[in-house]
Amino acid sequence: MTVETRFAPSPTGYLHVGGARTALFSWLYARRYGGRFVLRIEDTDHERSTEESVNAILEGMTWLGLEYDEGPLYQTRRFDRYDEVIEQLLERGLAYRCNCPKERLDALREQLLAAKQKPRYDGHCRDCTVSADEPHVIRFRNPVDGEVVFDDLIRGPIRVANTELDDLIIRRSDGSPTYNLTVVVDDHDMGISHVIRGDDHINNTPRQINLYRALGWDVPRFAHVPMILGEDGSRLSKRHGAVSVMQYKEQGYLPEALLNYLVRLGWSHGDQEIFSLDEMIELFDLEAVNRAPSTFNTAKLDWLNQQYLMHSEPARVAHLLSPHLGDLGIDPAEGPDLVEVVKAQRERAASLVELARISAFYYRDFDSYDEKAAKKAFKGEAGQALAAVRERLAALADWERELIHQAVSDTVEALGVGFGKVAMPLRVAVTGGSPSPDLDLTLWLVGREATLRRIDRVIEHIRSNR
RNA sequence: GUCCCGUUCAUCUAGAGGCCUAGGAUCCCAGCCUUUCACGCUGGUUACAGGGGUUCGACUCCCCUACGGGACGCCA
Repeated sequence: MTVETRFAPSPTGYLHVGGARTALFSWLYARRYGGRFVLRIEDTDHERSTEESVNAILEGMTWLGLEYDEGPLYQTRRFDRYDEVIEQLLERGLAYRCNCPKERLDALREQLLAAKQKPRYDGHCRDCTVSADEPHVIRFRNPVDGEVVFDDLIRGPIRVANTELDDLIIRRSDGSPTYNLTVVVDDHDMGISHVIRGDDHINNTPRQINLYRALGWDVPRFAHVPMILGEDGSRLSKRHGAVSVMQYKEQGYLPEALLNYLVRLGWSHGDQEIFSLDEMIELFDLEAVNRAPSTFNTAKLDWLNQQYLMHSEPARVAHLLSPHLGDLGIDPAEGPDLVEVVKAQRERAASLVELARISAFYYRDFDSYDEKAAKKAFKGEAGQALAAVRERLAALADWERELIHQAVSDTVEALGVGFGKVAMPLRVAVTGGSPSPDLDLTLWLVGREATLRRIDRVIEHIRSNR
């Protein structure tokens, strides 16, 4: 059986992490079984769909690297097809026109609720004759007996009695088709074999299956993935902070780190935590997807992002880091080789934004020192130590790591103090207290000119504070 | 309210009746490493929602309760 999956967002906002995970699962499943992955835009709601949202979703998919084999397909371009199907249903008596006024529907709803029942349409127009010329909607004639059973790939068997279902509207009074109809027609027409979607659709599935049956079509397999919850246990939303995929880009996460985090949210392969894209494709399966909803945890995402920062190709990290330095007003071309800086700093940051922040001192003098670090480093004989090491550094024939290291140890020896007495003030003088690697590497990257300038600044500072 | 789905450490999860005095990861804490901060390493605290069954034996199977989520729209 060929596998054909799809991701079918409605363009009413950006691509959020829940949708991204669903897309990832669908994409992985198709890739895993050598199938096809389709992107379909469900834009039948004129009121809420926007082109801006379409672009945002496309942008998110591209950034994550979830490339689709077909699409984006737009439902608004397929209205003729939906009409054709609706006509067919009408002709065969499987759908009917309904002109129940809103007031009647509202009253019915209230009445049922008061009677502690589930609000459902009562089928009032089932046997009426409503003219096509008067305002009306079209409803699907749902079976009244029996039950719908389907075997969810993630949940297992799910059964719902037809008495729980009512006659759903498949065409609005303005003539446009509704979701439950379009999704069935499209999934059928596109040959979708596996419908992978959020579990908020579980309740729609039996209705859709009834539609498939009425149309005489094969029913695809269904897999309903659980929701992602915010840190407080409620459904993930804007008030939980970043939910848009592109916000993660802005905050300095690598797409592969987000993907890795997302794939492990609800899915696992033994104890493995880190998965390359190839490994995900090779190992992913719906059977191993959890049934329970999971909570989004930024701390773990941060850890993963740092892992990717540390183990990715430094040149690639440098490339991605560059714009974040730009945000700080820094042009990485004016200063040490960014790739070298990345290699030196990357295990010290959880995101590109943080990496940029802690690496700024390589490119420009800082305005202030980290208070705690400065207090500790610039006390006692620090001024003399700095003056002594400055002299040696200034006299170096070449600005090489080994020579720099030698100059520092020579100073230590000459002064007859511990290494820290020289190294500490020197480090803080040059970095401002920012996290930094080995001292000689740090100085080498900062460069002789800036190093001496910053030492002088501290010496001056200490002198004037006397 | 009705229906559907779910419930293992704070969080993500392993676990398909004996391998479990419940394993891994993140977080947190302690120690080691160390010229800062990290990384790394070592160790530690913490969980089978509750109650009934079934079974020689239940985290695993069944039922009930509680709690959580979802659906109930001329939204998707």
